[in-house]
Amino acid sequence: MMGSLATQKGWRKGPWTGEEDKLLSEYVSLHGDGRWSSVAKFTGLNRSGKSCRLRWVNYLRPGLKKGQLTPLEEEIIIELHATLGNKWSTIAKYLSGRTDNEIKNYWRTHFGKRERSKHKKKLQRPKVKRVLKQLKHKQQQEQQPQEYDIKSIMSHEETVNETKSFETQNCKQQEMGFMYPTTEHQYTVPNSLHEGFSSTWQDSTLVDDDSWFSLWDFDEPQGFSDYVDQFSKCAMPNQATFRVGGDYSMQNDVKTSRFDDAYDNDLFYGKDMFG
DNA sequence: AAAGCTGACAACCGCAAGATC
DNA sequence: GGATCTTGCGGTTGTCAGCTT
Repeated sequence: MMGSLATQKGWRKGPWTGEEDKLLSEYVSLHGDGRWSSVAKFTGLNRSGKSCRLRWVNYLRPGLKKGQLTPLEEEIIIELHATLGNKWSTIAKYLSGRTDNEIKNYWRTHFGKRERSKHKKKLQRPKVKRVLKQLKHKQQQEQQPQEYDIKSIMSHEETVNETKSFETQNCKQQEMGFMYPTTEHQYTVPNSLHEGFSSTWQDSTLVDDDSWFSLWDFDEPQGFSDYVDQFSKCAMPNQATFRVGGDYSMQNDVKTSRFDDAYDNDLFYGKDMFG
């Protein structure tokens, strides 16, 4: 409908100029976003409302992150895509400052190809072992008490193909605290997590980003949402000690709703992301 | 150096759903 | 209640820069 209308009216197409961006930004600052069909009338822009909205949402809107997606954002996208499919706008809501278009494009050029190649699992598992070894080594060096049973975790990684018992046995028995190693080696989620999801995580990562993500068991389809579930249960506004584990089988029953609860309560993604 | 390839990104299109008349 | 308009979403295409051959 809009397309045919645009054609009839002879809307300008193609890349936006700086002047057009300025006009659109001025319009939004005066009238707010929305009413896109009125932009042409008020600004003289020869662009369809649809084009204006797209330009604003994907390029001009304040708070947008520029530049490459971080490895963490990449893993989040993989995980969410496994759960949600091609719900790009939904996925984008979980990544502050990223647009659905950006994620969609990134998926097509990166993850889609990777998924098709089916190399993902083979690539990740060795990294998990490597990172766990790093953590273990650091602990030994600093002679800190063990806060988690690394042997059982590694054992899990080695046998995950054969059994799913880790989640229901080891995790249930241990309250593993290693999932979020900060620079102090305390396994907590920093309070600043509330300020933004991806940037905070990057800042607090102990090991190199690329390796750290492998600590997540992304081979488990519910892995990420389980994290959210645990976080929503344990994290308090000013005390965000985070434990991982629990009864995964129970979580399976209501995985999606719990995930949404965490989202709705702003426990996980920052308070002003959806304002 | 030039042609071809690939990745990254911006933008367009068709469609569907909700809002408004 | 139906027609029309508006908005948003997902798929797709076009363009350009950097890399490879």
